[in-house]
Amino acid sequence: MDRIIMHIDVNNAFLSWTAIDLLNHGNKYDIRNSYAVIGGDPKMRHGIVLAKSMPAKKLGIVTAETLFSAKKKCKSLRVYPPNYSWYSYMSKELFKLISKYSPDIEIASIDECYLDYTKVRKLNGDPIKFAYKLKKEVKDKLGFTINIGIANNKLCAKMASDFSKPDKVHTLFMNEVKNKMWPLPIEDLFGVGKSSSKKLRKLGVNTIRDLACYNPEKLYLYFKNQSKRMIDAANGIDNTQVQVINNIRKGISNSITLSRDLTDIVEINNIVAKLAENVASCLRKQKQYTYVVGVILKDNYFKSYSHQRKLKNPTNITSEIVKVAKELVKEMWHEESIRLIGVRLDKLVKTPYHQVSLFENFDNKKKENKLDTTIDNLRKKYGNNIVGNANKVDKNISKKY
DNA sequence: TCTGGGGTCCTAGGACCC
DNA sequence: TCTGGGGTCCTAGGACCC
Repeated sequence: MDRIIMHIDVNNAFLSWTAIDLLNHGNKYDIRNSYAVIGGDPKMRHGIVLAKSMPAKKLGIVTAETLFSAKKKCKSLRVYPPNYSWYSYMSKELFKLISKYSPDIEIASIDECYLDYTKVRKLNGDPIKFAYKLKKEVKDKLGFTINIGIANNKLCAKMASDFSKPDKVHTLFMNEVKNKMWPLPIEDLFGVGKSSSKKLRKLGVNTIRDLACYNPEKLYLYFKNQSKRMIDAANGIDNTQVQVINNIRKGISNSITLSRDLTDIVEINNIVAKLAENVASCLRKQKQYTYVVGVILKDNYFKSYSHQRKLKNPTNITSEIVKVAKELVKEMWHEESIRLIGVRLDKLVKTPYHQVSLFENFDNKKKENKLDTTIDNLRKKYGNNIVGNANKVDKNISKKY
């Protein structure tokens, strides 16, 4: 029997959710109907569009463009700051509501998920009717609109939910792929980004149809092992399963674009320490340990580079992670101006498997553990900024730098 | 006042071992 | 004095997604 997969996507998620927040707080009008975007503060060098309203979209404003450029397109554009904790709350409410109908949902990001409808079809009836009902329920109960794509696999469901917006249900079953998907430009295919589409256009591949019918051996010369996946996608073929267990994180990172470039090793190290503390704390919250510590730098020419190191034994101790991160900075930084700093933990594990070393100081380790736990508890109680590290980094680094 | 932040996955090359 | 590959682990970098 054919699978029935749905992809559920919130329309202009951040903007819709901020609109609701503002209405809840007595705002007179709905910013979804005006020229509005969610964006960061350009003075802090966070000035890009994170989400836009439909009217703003009609003027050609796109996600990730600079606010500077967006304002050129619309003189009366209003910019609202993001509120991530509110977004996270709205996101959870949405997934809770959807889970009532099926436990088989895969959370793909803060504002989208896949639902495997195959097993609950008997219970919930015709998929299209169900989708309209679900869309209405979300609108009535939570106050925002969603798009739902219905198909025989995840890829086509994802493509379908993107067709026309907002507040729509679309299908893209296997027998509809040629009519509905093939005419689209190659950039619209999920998994084909800027770099691949540029290469494909050069090869004369302009539409999804062109890719679907392209000679596989020839494509292999340009895309190697990616080529099969690409041609399959263009033909609407995707056998990946809806993965319910999506809460096992493979890595944790924290990065910040500084409000001014840094050229001082002490300042750079202070930021690194703060970022490392944050990721370490997050790691402990998830009761995990890390094998790999990495540092990412971006210079003022926007060139990014990274170094990472695998540890002998996994750790969750702040001081150990900070130490490695600082060593990595030392080996990779050559006095260039730094625009962005990031710290990343990879190869996370649940158990602190330990190779016993003769030279290890267990008493010291116990002390460090206790210190971290104390700090975590203080943070839980009084908020993240209550405890500064020994380097006396400013409470809110993004405010100072 | 130009250009965010958090992820996952893949690849290529070098080291190292047999 | 000529000179193998296969396998695995590790690192750096890039592509892609929201």
